[in-house]
Amino acid sequence: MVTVGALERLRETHRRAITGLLASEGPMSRADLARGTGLSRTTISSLVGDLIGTGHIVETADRGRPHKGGSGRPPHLVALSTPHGVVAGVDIGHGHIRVAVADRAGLVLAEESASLDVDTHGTDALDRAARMVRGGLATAGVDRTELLGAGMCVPAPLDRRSARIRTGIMPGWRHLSPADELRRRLDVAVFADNDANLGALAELGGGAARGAADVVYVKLASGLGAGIVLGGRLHRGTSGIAGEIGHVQVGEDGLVCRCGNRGCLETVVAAPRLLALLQPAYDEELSVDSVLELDAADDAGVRRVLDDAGRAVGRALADLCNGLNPEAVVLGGSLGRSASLAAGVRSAIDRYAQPDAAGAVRVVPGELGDRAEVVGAVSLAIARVAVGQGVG
Amino acid sequence: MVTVGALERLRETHRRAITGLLASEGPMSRADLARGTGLSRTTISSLVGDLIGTGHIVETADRGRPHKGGSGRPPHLVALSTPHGVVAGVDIGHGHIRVAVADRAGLVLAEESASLDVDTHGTDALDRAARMVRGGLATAGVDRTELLGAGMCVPAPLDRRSARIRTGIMPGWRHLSPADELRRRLDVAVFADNDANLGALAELGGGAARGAADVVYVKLASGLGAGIVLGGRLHRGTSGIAGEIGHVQVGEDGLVCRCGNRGCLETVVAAPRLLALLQPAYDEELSVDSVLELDAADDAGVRRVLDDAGRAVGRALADLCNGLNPEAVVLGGSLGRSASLAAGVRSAIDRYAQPDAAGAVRVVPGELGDRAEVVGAVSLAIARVAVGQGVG
DNA sequence: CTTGTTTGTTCACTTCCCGGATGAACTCTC
DNA sequence: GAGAGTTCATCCGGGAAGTGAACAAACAAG
Repeated sequence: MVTVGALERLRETHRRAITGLLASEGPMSRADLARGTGLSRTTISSLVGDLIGTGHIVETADRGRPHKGGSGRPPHLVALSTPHGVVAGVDIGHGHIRVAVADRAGLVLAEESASLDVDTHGTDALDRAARMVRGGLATAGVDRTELLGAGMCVPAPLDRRSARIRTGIMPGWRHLSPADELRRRLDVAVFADNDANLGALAELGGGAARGAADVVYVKLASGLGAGIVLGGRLHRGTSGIAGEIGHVQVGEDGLVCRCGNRGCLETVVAAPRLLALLQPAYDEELSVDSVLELDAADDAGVRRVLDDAGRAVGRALADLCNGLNPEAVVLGGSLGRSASLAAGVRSAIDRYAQPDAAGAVRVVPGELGDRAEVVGAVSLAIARVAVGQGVG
Repeated sequence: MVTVGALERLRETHRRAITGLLASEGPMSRADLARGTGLSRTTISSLVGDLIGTGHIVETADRGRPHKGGSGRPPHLVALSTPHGVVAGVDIGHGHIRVAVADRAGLVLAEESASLDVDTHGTDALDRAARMVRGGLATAGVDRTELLGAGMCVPAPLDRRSARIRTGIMPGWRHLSPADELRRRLDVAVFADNDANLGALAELGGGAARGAADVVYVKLASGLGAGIVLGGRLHRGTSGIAGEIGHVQVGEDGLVCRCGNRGCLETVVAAPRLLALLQPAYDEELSVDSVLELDAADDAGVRRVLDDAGRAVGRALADLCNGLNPEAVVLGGSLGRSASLAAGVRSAIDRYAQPDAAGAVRVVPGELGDRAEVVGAVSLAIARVAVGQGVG
């Protein structure tokens, strides 16, 4: 028996090149594949034949136009088989649980959210999340066995090695390994990361930072964190806590922070703090939403407070821009869509970063809003599950 | 004519696997190569035959022991041909030129330095640098045709696209493309980067940060800059100016800086500033060296000033540590070897970074001292020249 | 001296890829 | 509507690469 390992590997690489090209560029003809891969049309035909035989790709029903728009025999287009299996994204925040079920191309098939009491114990919240995932599967009309994996968002930094929560924002979460817990409940692989990292992943894949290489995604809501993308990849740091810009010092005599330090930026600009600052001047009870409405309605006090908060964040971002020279800062989280806040960030970066770095960076609001984390969780699940997974 | 592109590439990858294995593991037998690469002995024999034919590898005179220590026919060992060709590293600083000639393994064969008048025009300095390279080649006993390329250090940020100097520190350098100029004089490929990036490369390769993944190298001398290594690779940023931590704002009403802003960290801690600060209290004329001597001799005033400078730098690094969570901060540049300064940096990081990030980071002095830039320039040249270069 | 082991090469064979020829399918022009 | 032109996909012959089996070479051990 003659086994030709290297040649088989070669053919496998070529098959991957084809599926990769189809994944990134969409359906195309064999001739296009030949041009795209540099292989000959003959070889492509043979490889495509294999891939059709194994069910990895299919010939589409409709035929395309010839290559250069002109005349010629219309090609038979081939496309990736719609991959079976779905993934789930779970976003657990301070006051909500949001769950999405998506196919392996990232198309969301079902999504639902529910509010969550802050004091809910971690295991209870995870029970609920698991129920919601099962509900989402039912809504999407997908059998539970089709679930390939899940990504999950936790609103706290995770220890890189143990995957446990370090400093819990919520009481019943400390030293819990949320990924392990959810894995046990859903019986599939679960990958967890924090909200800022997942938001960055989401805006990078299909949001405001599509295709950028160096991006700082800032999540400003109950807390403040950043997801830092460098060279197109998430930077997590030595112990997995990169991006914690909420704990940049802005005042030595400031409030004591949950991180153990005092005067952290987060103690100045987090949503609860801003609400507390504004409340005395207003009769009705303020919420983040109502504050954003007042901001849109040009309420002077709200604008001032949000602009100041933006400047404080921008001050910290300016230092980061000096160091990292990113091409975009994306403002996410509930407060990220405030124009006043964005203006404050912009002006502080212009003021405090060196001119070349400030000039190179765009400051844009996130496009995904509340859904950023859950979309990022889906992206994470797809990225991890896709590796080495067949069509099934 | 039948050209088999893919198969040729396959064979090329296999040849690379062999040379790579020989480079990392040293001389070995064909059978060992077969085990190491997973290819068959037959194929290895054929590939090795090719490589011997092209002169890339040679059969060593001495024969090795059979594989498992036991009996059997002794193998013929093959090894990489000692690579011909050398590279040059050129470090042009504010007051000096330093040049090294090294073989392709990074072993320095000749090194010399000379002082340079700050006002020297760029083209004159480059003339001198080129002469020194030729002198180094002579010292090393290497013919000029053996020079494969050069790396060079310029003490200013470079524009990523045009490779020109943006804000020249020195008068006669503005809008010059130093790499092009030196290429013209030496008639080989020249690659330029700034001092901090090259220092980082040097300490990463064979210095204090050997093998680390996420490192911030700080160069503190006439100016202040950082080379940021993330995931083992230099991070240059969107427009190539990442690492400019000297332009972090530390005082709104501070001195005006060459970057166009005011109150930059660099205006507070750069060596000339520290000397000016100390001079009034001392009779003799101070220099960086004499200040470092006084520091080592526990002079209270000097210690205080250097500690304060370290704290200022550490304050900025603390923010960077919060954002990037690096495993090491390496202090380079002429002031980098001051213990007082290092102590100031350490205490500021502990004070201002969040505890987890501060705990994860080592603060260490650079091991290469003045030679960091030129060693980094050599590394850069080797990295760029090695790609696709034969044996010659 | 025989046996056993490891090495490196030769040989027959399979797999893979390529260029050119061929047929197919469609558009454009006359 | 027929023919020319163009592009697509497949078939075919041939070259190139890799593999296992077999074999000679070189040495150690019994």
